[in-house]
Amino acid sequence: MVSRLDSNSLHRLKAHAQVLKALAHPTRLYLVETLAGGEKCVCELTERVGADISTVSKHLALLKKAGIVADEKRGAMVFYSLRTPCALRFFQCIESVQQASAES
Amino acid sequence: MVSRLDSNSLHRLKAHAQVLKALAHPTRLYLVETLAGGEKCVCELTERVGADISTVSKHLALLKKAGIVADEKRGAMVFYSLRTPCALRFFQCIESVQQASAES
DNA sequence: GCAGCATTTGGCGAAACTGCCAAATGTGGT
DNA sequence: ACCACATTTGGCAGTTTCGCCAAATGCTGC
Repeated sequence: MVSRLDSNSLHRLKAHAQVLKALAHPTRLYLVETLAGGEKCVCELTERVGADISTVSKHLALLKKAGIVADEKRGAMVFYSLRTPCALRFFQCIESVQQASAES
Repeated sequence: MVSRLDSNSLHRLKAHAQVLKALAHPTRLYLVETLAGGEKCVCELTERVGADISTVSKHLALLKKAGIVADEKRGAMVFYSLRTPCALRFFQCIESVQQASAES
C-alpha cells in the first residue's frame, strides 16, 4: 500500500508551483536578474527588455503577486526591487540540470 | 545608456525558463518529491498521483525532456529516478518567498 | 484645470498547456 | 501466434498564457 497524494499536500504543491510558474518565463527571469543589481523603475526595465510597457508591467505585477518582487511608488514612477534574492540561487541548480541534460 | 537584453542572454533565459516551467506544476512537483525517495515505476507513481496513467506518463516525459529525471526500462516496466536532486532545494527558497508574501 | 508623462488595466486573437480517452507500441508468458 | 500487462502516443475540448493596442488612472508642473 503506497501513500497517496492527499489534499493538504496538493494545496502546498499548488502554492509552490505558483511561485515557480511566476519565474518560468524568459522575460520575468530577466527582470529578476536585473533587479538583483538594485531597484529599477518600470521605464528602465521596459527599455532593457525591449517590449511594450504594458507587457512589462503585467510581468512585474505577476512577480509581485507571487511575492518575488516589491514595488514602491515615488512620484509618478514606480520602482521595483527583488524581495527574495534566494530566487537567484535557482540558476546554479538549473545550470547543472542543463549540464546533465547535455551529457546524455 | 542601459544594457539591453541581447539574443545570447535571451537564449540562455529561455533555456532556464524551460526547466522552471517543467517544475511549475503540482503533479510534477509531487513526482519529483516522490522520486527523491528513490526510483519508482510509472505504475506506482500513477497510483500515488491518482490521475490517468497517460497523464502521468506525459508529465514524466516532460520532466525527462527538461533533464530533471531519467528513465530506465527493465522488462515491461519503466523506472524513473531523480537526476538532479538540487531541484529539491528550490522548496526552501519557495517557502521563504511565500512567507515574505504572507507578511505583506 | 489642463497637458504631459509613467504606469496599470481591459480586451482581443494566437499560442501553449492540461487531462482524458482511444489507439499504438513494447514485453513476457503460454 | 496470442494474450495480458505496462507504457507511450495521438487527438480533442477546455483552460490558461502571451503580447500588443487602446483606454483608464495617477502624478507633476504650469
